[in-house]
Amino acid sequence: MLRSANLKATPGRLALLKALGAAKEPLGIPALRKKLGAKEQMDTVTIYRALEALRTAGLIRLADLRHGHQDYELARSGEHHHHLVCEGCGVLEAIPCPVPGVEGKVPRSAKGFARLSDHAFELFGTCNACA
Amino acid sequence: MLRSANLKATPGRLALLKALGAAKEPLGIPALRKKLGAKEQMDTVTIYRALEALRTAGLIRLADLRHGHQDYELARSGEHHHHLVCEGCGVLEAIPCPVPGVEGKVPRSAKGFARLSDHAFELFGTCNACA
DNA sequence: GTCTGTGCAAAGGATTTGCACACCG
DNA sequence: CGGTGTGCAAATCCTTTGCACAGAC
Repeated sequence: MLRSANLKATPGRLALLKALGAAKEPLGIPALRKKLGAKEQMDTVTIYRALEALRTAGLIRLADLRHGHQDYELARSGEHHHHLVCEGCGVLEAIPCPVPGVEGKVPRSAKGFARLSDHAFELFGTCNACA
Repeated sequence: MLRSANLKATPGRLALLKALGAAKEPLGIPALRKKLGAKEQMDTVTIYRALEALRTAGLIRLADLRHGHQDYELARSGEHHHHLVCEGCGVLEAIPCPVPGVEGKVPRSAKGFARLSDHAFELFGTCNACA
């Protein structure tokens, strides 16, 4: 998986992919560190750089849930979804992508772009508990 | 406009709304300060708080263009759009919202939410110049 | 006058950069 | 071995918080 993306298969990257694969929600850097085993711990800087490499390679996706930082999740093929976020408590709920086929398809109206690599779609509201 | 949102009409808030209204693109805090006239300058903290108040009131919207900070734009009624962002140089292009009617409508599949207040939708790719 | 809004100072996080060393292929 | 990846230290930037004062209604 890593090699096919021209990335070296280091223990740190493998641990990150494993952690993200086991997670049901997008994870931020602090959450990721907790998920890592004691022997898999790595420097925060390294995590930033590793995640950036994985993201550029298309293995993981970035999500801004307005939690004050970036969250990451595995780019599972065939399970393309997004999130509904409670502005009160931050609770998440997954939702299917409402725009099937956005992937890689530049909108007709966009004249100045050569290609697409990613997109973000999040809904923000109030959960039943906070309402 | 401000009063109907139960907000006091202070010169700072008026200046911010004016600046955002004159802008063609979402603006971040530094960009906003430049837009403000010499006599309209205000503390950065005040800008954060004012924008947060305006956002909560629904007068402005928040956009994460992955520029490392938040950008704001006027919530013009009837001109609901989003953005295509170049990951190389940051150039923007506006696109119409591909999901008409998302506003306030909780997806049928979302059981745990009472209401929606906002949503984000951005496309990321490479512009012709960067390609 | 009262309550909201602002300025100033400072703290708290998130993210980035430079450089030397370690390790994958 | 050669080039990529990692750790450590430090810097930068964005954003939030506390408190006293000023201004809108």
